[in-house]
Amino acid sequence: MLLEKAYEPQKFEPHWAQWWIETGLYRPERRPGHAGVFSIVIPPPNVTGSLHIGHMLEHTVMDVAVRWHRMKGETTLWVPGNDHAGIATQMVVERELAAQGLNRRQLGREEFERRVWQWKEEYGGRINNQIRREGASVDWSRERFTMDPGLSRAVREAFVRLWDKGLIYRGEYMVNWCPRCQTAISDVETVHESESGNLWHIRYAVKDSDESLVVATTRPETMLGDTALAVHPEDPRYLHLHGKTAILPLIHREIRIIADVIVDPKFGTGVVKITPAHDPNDFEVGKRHSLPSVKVIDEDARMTAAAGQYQGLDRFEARKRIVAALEASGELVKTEPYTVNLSKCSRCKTIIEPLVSNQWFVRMRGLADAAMDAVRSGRIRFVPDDREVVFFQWMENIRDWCISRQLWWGHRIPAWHCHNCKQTTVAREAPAICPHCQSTELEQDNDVLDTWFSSGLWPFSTLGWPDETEDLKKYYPTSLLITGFDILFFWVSRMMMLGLEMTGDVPFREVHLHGLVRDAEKQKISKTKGNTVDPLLMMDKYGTDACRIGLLISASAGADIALKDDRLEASRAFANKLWNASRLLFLNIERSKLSSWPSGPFPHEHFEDAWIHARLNEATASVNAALRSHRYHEAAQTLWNFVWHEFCDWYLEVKKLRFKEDSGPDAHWTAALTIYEGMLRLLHPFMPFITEELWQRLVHALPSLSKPVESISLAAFPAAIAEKIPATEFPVFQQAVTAARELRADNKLDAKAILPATIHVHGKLFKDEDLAIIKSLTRLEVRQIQGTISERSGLIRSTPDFDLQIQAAAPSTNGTVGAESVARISKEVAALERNIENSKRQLSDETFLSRAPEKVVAGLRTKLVEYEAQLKKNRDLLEGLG
RNA sequence: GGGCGCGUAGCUCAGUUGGUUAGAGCACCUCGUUUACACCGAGGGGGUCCGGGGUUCGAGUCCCUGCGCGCCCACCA
Repeated sequence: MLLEKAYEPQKFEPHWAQWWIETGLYRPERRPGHAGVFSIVIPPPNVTGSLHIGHMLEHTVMDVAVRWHRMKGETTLWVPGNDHAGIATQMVVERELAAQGLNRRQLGREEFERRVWQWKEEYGGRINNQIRREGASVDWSRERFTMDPGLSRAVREAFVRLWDKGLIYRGEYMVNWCPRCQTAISDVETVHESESGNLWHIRYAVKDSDESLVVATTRPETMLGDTALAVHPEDPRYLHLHGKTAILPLIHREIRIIADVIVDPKFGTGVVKITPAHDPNDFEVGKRHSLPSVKVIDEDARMTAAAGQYQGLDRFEARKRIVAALEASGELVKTEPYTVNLSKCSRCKTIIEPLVSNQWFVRMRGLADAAMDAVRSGRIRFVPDDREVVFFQWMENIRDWCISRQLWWGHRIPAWHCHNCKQTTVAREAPAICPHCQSTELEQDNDVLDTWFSSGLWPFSTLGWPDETEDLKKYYPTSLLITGFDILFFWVSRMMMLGLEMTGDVPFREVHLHGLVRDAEKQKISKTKGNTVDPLLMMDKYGTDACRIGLLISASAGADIALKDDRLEASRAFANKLWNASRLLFLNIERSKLSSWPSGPFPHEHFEDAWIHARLNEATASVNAALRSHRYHEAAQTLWNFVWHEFCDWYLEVKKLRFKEDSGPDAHWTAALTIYEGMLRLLHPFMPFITEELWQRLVHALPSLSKPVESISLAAFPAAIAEKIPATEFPVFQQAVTAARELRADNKLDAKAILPATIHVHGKLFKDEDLAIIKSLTRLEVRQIQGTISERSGLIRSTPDFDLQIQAAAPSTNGTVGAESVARISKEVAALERNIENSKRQLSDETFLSRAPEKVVAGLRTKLVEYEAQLKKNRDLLEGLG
């Protein structure tokens, strides 16, 4: 029954984590409430991954939301699961193969896929165990994986529907090619980085003329693929050259000189080399002018046969040699330093090679418009809403989405090419014969889909779509999405577009975007920097509950958080504080031989009871309001303050003394336990483990707790009550106690000596029993006198409600106010004078009186009266003391 | 080149629609082991809310501007 002296989370957390799962507590069926439905899907972590600190923040915020809704009686579902993470996973397994001296081509596609699945089975569960430790109240019976049969069917269904509507097309276009990943990637999978490079100026001779044109380029190696030079149509310098022919240096190929508006006459020489095979702009220009395309760089970023003597060289080696050759031939006019903007693969940072290839694309314009409309009309709300600007900006400029990947791990594109008639058939299931020519010579497309295609279906594919399942009907659209801002374009917007297109409804009603967790120096956390924080070690060290509240309290809406150890240490102390407060209560339950839950209405006889009741009620209102508006840090802050500084520091301190003084301590239990139990429930979403442990102990100690439920997580979340709680003099009492402590500290009085004191009360009275408590808390033998202070001896502190006078026993200080007190009073006088002056000025200002709300004016008048009374008292004091 | 955000105590940050003496945690100083807790308690010091201008009766909060940071987007070779 008695609690251990220190809280050791390791003793309890694994137990409850397991119990919650074993009892299936978080299946929504367990709580078929009638207070509505709350559903949310986890942003599926990569199977290859392990939990990092960002996940922990994300899951904690989600869990707070989920537990709150569940306790409010809503039918609550949190769907867990993982993403197959195409490129990432394939790379991990390939690395492993490489260590064994193997590569995927040696194994063949089928065997390779088998190996990845094997790997997934082996390591994929790791992250789930980590999520369990976080206390995330997900429904494990509904766990999904993006490559599950059901979800794969959803992928094919979505693909076919988009194809049938003409929203998917296939063709030869320029894409971002990563030579290292050996696949095309989408625009959002590239990052732009500036690097210092050069702008090489190269001279191209004009055929049958003495003239030549100088062209500036950052990529001289591509000149071998040049098929034209371009100038602006109206550039007067080059009007006479339109339609003429230029000679490509080094290899002396003849190329056209064309006019196109893409050229900026003001940049460089106003002449641009056109390489349709290796530059997105040039590709467009090439199409407009029907230019030939010469591919000089291949998929491995090496020069092709078309590059002649440079064949086989890496693109950067070729660059060096070509520059050298141009220099030697005198065709290099100059080299000027230049900051180049490079497109890199976001995954491996390899410089992208723009290449033309046959890929599958999704037409985005219409889908994006629908998604924007959903936000504009308020059907989807962003929290914080300033992120909407970025969302709109991106959606307005969206380009078609390249969804094919030249990988083996992923959803294979449901398209079959006929060797006989060369037609392509898109279908949900593999056709036996070609519907065009009845040939059986069919082969499925080799490419797989971008991972984000399947995760874009996640909110409904996990619920059984395309079937009209009960889950889909009940839980879709989901209520809320909580995720990082960094995947707004990758994931959030795709879910919105695909969700609207596939289901006709939004995938979620609200999107809460949290910030990044950074290290103590505000650095981004990354493996390469070596500043990663392992949440498992963190949970071992501080306890999961402490980590949760520590993260939450530092995480304000959308802002990044700097994770510092001292915050976690303080959080651990907070858990320990709660534990010890409980220890005190349990100790006294035992002492008073209480064996059942106290009954009867909440007793307000003692001023601390009415006070704490009102404070808890305010905290309850504030926490509920904060959670409603996704201000999780505010809710956590409110609770922290209530539990530690109100419940522990004031309420329990007073109650301890009551227990001691009173002959029948039972009288106090109804109040203390009622508040405590409510506080545990209020705290539960934030610190589920310790509150479950304490609540279970409480329920077992006092079994008749009304309507028993098996877990605090299924108990009702407190709601603020509307009825008036009697006002009390407790705040005045607090002031009296504080004033006494200040006087003692200021004047360096003997901390232990009990000193005589007088409280001159202005109209408000403390009961004798309250005076006894003041005595215990301040070591003052307090006498209470109605009226104002008459003789000035002793140490005095004044408030609007009372004057406190201490007759110091020590000869050195007897009868005088110490220097510290004089300083303090002088400071107060100055502040009061300032306030009074300001208040008076405002109150005599006609405009203020006529324009400020009455509440503000009245408030200021009251304040002024108080200031003046206090100022007078303080002045009298100072005067009297010389 | 566009866009977004930030600058508040020594450090990390709160501060809902403008409302009168700007808060927290940590750190710091002083005191205190009264049987829940030293992972504790009490008290204290510390801020021209980045600079400048404006709107307003009133600005940390709204507008403009300067400075300093951070991030995102972008096909000027």
